[in-house]
Amino acid sequence: MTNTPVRTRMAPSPTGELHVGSFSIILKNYAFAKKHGGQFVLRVEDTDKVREVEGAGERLLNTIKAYGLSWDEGPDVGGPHAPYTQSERLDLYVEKANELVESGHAYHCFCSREKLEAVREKAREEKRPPKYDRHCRNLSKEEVVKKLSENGEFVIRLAVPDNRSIVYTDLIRGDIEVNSDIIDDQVLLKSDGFPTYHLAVVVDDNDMEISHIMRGEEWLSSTPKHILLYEAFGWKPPVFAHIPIYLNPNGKGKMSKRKGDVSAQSFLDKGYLPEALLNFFMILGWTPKDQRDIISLEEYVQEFDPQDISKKSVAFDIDKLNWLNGVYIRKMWDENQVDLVTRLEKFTPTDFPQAKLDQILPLIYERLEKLSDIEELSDFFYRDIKVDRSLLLKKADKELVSKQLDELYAGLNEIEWTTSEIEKVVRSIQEEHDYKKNQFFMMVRIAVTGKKATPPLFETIEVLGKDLTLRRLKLALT
RNA sequence: GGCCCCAUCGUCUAUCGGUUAGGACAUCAGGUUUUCAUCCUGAAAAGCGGGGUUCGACUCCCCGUGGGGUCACCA
Repeated sequence: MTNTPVRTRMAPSPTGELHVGSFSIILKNYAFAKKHGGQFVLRVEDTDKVREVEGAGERLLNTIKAYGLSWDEGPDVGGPHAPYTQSERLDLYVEKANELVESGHAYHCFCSREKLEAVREKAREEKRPPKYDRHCRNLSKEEVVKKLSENGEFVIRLAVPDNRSIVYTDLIRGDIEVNSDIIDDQVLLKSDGFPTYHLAVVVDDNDMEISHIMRGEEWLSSTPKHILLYEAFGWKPPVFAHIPIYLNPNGKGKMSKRKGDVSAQSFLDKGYLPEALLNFFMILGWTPKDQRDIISLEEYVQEFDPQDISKKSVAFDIDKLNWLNGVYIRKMWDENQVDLVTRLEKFTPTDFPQAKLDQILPLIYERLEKLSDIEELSDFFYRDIKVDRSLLLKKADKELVSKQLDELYAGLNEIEWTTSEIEKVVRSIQEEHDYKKNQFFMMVRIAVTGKKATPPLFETIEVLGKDLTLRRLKLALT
């Protein structure tokens, strides 16, 4: 426990959809800040003009909000360290880069991209690590001034010290040590005047007084560069925690687009509840002390500790997500049906008979795994069905089925349309002729719904209505 | 390939030197049920390999193996 206020941040870049892995990290940063009464900052890292996607920044923010998370400081809400969009902070980075040049921790580099590529290529051929050859590192002050005055393109690079041990502590992994010789003289300021990620994060995290950096494991190996930068500036580095990445559901390889949708928004669009998704992200790679699977955001904020995050990359277990979502849907049915109905709206087909929703929903809610399942589970109530003849005649010949259908028609035609009356009639027909239960009831089910799996038969028939039921009985074999 | 990280049931995990290695999802079987689902009960299922350290290792150390990450004027 420290006395410095806890401030965390997430800094997505607007180059596409927000990845579920990134979202999961947002959740952790959010929870940790809340747990310690600190602030969670959202910063947009739009320093790559080439890859930037129009509108992605706004969509990013909307997705996070759709999950029910919020930030204390950010591009839209402002804050004491505004602006929170890096492209609006360019002057700061240039100033800091120049500071580093002044102090000898960085230098101007005039090498062309072609030359750099050639150097890398050569290194690869010779099976050496592809590093910049430091051609410009020893340029004299005069040479630099001269080249700058010639208006040539340049970048500013970090002057990485030779053979130095860089040690830092990761909250999840403990002490990590690397030798500076493997670190490239990283570009800090690009020739277009924009900073690279490495310069920008360090400058901004320091400026915004970020106390804990929780980010994806893919940043683990560039952390030494950041440590070097903190040292060069004379700043105290924050606490680092590198969070394992998500693997594909089969446990092989980083979760990627090629294996299906990986954007945080897409799961919402598919009919997963934000609460269930949040819960899933919580327990993937972390378990509360009592090992329970169902945990609310409030509880998570209380109980989460980044030190307890699993060290290993974890498979994105869709089966578990599906189960969790079902649990949440059933829970919502028990606790707040109005809310369930509201959430379902987006996924309800336009031809769904709203007037019958109160009758249909009780029959299908516990079968919903995703909200979007509503269509498939209810369509026979309001759309024409197609009866598979071979299924209908699977356990009885045509004569028998035809007879059964006639008997049902006659019986049902007579009665008052209630579940109990329907049940009485259908059962008595079955008993009277001693029809095989599984044949008879399955035949009826298929005849009136076209499906092998449906909610309980008598309730279903009641909701279907007399007209539709009788018509389907009549048409079943045609 | 270099460097870094990691390693308990199929999956996510508990254990933190002494346990019949526990739980959840998935799977299978049984019960409830006319189907499916829900619900209940039960079963099968794990310490990557080899060396140490120790009276005793899943647990600590080393090597191997396997997996992952990273090596850009991308983040």
